[in-house]
Amino acid sequence: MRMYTSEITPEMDGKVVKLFGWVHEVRDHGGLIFLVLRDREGFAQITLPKKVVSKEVFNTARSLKRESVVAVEGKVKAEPKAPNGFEIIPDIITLLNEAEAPLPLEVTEKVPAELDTRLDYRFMDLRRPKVQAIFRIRHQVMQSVREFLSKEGFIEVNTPKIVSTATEGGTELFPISYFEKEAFLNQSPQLYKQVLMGAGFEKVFEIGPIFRAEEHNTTRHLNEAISIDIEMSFTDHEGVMGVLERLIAKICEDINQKCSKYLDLLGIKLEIPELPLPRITYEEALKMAKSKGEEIPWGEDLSLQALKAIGEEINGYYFIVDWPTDAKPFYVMPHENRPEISKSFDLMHSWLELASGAQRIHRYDVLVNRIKAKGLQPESFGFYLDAFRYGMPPHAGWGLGAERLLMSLLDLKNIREAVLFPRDRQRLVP
RNA sequence: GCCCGGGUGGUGUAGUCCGGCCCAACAUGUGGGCCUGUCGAGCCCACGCCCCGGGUUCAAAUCCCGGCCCGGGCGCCA
Repeated sequence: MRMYTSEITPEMDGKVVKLFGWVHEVRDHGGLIFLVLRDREGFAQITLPKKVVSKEVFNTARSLKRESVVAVEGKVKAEPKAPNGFEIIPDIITLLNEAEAPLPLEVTEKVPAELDTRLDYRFMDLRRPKVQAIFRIRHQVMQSVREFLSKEGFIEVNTPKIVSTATEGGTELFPISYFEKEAFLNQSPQLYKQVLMGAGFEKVFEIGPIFRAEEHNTTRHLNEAISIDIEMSFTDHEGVMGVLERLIAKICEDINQKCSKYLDLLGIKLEIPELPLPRITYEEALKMAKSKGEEIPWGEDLSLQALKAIGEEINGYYFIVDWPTDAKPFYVMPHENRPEISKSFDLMHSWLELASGAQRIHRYDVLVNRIKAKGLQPESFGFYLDAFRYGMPPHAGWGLGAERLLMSLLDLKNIREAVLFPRDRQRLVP
């Protein structure tokens, strides 16, 4: 029966096991060969003393090329000199598929490769345990999101990614052809999740792709990203901020608990944030930035420099709340006593924006006026606006960028590292 | 889109400032050889590279122009 390398222990001395995997390295000492087999769980040393193993097996091992796929059947031997305290003395080595040489990059990490080269040969790059660790953790993040939100009473939904109009203006969309009509790839599930509040679901979440046709060229933007979105009825911005901060804490706990092996591999120490997370207002943020020499006029978005200045002051996760109404999309709810600021928030990690959300306007006439005030056409929001005419509850929600969350958790320098096959301004393949 | 810095064996770098000592160096790799305890194995031999297109010059990896691509920063954006 097949076993993973991680399942073998020195106590299994004498037991016959079968391993499948890749030839990570072959160290040929003449009369003794060490073959390092790698599978998705780790490594195992296959040891071939010339006088012990068959001539055939010995010669096979000697001729193996790195990264070839093999099956190894042999006896476990407890051996203090071997990594992890055991080695396998093989009876059979089957070459399942030979790899070509030379390799497009080093899986062994002896020689570094640039991110661009790594992405060109991503399948090979992903074989590196450290790279795989990122995606094991990403998997756990998604698991935790689903588990946590489900427990909180949210149901998972899927909304269309091919849409007829822009969601909220602002960003550029990718046009596509939809039979005889023009259509776009959706930039956000915003309008649909709000409509689902009108449908009476009360609590929904979606994990899905969003597409932005912005020609940005940075280490923190993608043209295709995964957004974790929630929308919740009969609550306000404070209510959904609570959900968000509890989710972040839960993710950190789960990762610490279930992915310690991968965190160690990446050299990451994850601190579980204390709740509630700090909240600063937009106006306080302006002051903090100004005290560090970054002056931003009221009403404008915070520049990266300003955010970096603030990030130096506040460690870890925090909220910036009460953004100028005009700096946010048309659907955000203004404060009753000060309509120039809104019931909106961004979740930050140091200088990086991870999520943004708000209480939404739920009154039809107010919403139509806001759309007009933003210079948009109410007619192009027909299906959306209809939902507000026949009993739309008060509601709030947020969208959280999955890749940015990964960046903040794992201290990744480039957002592309958090995606298997990233899409950016230049990259459409692989 | 803008500004800066880059593009040299499969991979990662040195060399470019100040053209010739560069038929290009180092590491890793690949092929072969030696070697029974490696774990970045070691030692010996060999193989393999100047992004594309123009220009200047007796002479270009090196200088100039254009293009494409990459990195960092900015902008846009989340």
